[in-house]
Amino acid sequence: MAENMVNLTKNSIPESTGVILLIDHDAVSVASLIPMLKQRSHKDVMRVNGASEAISVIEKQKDIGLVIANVELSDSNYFLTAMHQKEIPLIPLVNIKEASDLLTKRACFCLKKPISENDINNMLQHVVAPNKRQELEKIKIAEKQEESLKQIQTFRDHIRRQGTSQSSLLGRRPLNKTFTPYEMYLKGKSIANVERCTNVWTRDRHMKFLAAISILGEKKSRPKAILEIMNDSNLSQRQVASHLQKYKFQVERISNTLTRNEWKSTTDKTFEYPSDYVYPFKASNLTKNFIEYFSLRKKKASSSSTVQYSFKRAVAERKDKMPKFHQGETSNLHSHSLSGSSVSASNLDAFQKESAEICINPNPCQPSSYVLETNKNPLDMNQMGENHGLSQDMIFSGTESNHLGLDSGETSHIETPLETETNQMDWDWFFSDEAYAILEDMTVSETNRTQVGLVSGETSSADLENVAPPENNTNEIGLVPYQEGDDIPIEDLISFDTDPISEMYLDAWLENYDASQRDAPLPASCIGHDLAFTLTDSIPHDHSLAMHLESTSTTRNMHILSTR
DNA sequence: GTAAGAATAT
DNA sequence: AATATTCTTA
Repeated sequence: MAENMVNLTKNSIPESTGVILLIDHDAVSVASLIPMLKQRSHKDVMRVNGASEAISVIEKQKDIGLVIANVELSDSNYFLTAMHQKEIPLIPLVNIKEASDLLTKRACFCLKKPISENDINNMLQHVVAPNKRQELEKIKIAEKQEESLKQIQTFRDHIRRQGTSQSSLLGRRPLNKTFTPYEMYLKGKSIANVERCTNVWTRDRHMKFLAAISILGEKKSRPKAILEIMNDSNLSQRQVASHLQKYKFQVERISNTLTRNEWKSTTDKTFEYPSDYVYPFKASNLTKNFIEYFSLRKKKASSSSTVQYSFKRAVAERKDKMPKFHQGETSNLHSHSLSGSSVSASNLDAFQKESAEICINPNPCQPSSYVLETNKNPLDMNQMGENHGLSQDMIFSGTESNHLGLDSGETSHIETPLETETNQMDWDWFFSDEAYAILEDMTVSETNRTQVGLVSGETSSADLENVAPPENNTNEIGLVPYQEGDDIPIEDLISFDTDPISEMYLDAWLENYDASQRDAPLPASCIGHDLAFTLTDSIPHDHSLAMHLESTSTTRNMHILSTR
């Protein structure tokens, strides 16, 4: 008998669960089984030919942890009796046709020939880690669903990932859940603590970082220059470099997401961009940075007078590096009313061409100056009914004066020259408390559903709704609240910042799809394409999100780009 | 020698 | 995952 006992594993890890005893007279199946067992279980494997040998081995060897038995039918009764007193897991190894053998009744798991590696895995998980059984079942189910479920899962994961990464990239806090006031309190407390103690890149630091990048542009955004603008003595150049490295990775990831179908990479690393596609990164990035910065500044100023922001001066000293603000002739936002119509371009072709130009470099590192610099085409609001996504852009329109200023009144004004030379701009004023007060006021009124637009004319923001465009040349800074169903900047869509409900409903929708249409795979046309989800109604009261393939110029309510 | 970027370590 | 450190390169 000893000669039949084969210890096949030399480097196996001995465990308290003991060795595996394999009873099988079929040399062929043994040859394939033993290596699999050895590899997967990391246990010694003994092999005997028949039931009688096995029993004597079991009597002598104490540490048998598992018996895999292929015994003759005539022996099975005898063998079972002998095994009866032992508490050793028994796996019958049977041919498919004789699967109803007695042995199988005692067994918790049954191996059927021919045996695959998967069978071994499953068996080991059942026997060695039976608590993982449920998980295993799930996996098996998922495997059967193949592409459709995988697709959904990847997609869902992707959305989840983006929920944080996107918003943090843009310096926002993701609002994907609602919290009770107490939870909010705890959250705020912990965040505050974290930021004070451990976190180097606090929110306001990151905002300054983003602002610096907005100012410098992608190419000039080097750690040293960024730090100079940030003027933060608590930061080292290395730290900025590290953060920049991370930021660039994030940007690249987003870029890859957007690239998939509609962006064509060319050799010179520029991108062609379909003219009817809405450029996702708007000048509002810059605007947002400013506003964020301003509100932070306000908070700091009110809470502790010791913290001084030197950003203002640093920027002022770098007037020449500020982005150039070009402007359209008669652009205004008056017909971009609050009742849903969007800004249109009278010269559609020109605008579309420009859109393509704008999008040459789809990089959030440098959205602002591109948009602003190319935003010089004559626009008017005569054409209604067509969305061009322009509403999210910062629009500067013409005036005779050569300085940037705000009038504090019922509404605010910014007067800009037709071609703003940065060195002529009154940046000091722009960063003054007065300007801040105005901006801050605006942000308070509409929180995160607003964009800042600069409109020409002297209308008040209330007038934006219905008043005819004025004839004079002064410019006005006004708020353009998001309208339900309006085009929304891509960054908002991805992080669902603007509408926390959307994510919930999307999730519910996906769950629903998962459960009820498990057998219905995604349309083949969807797989491998970007998916666009459009709310059937402006507000998803039910779970009926319609799914559209590909983002088109007509479906722009909600673009959710999936990776795969 | 400095600065930046990539890669790696914590 | 975020940040720091080390290694390379210019």
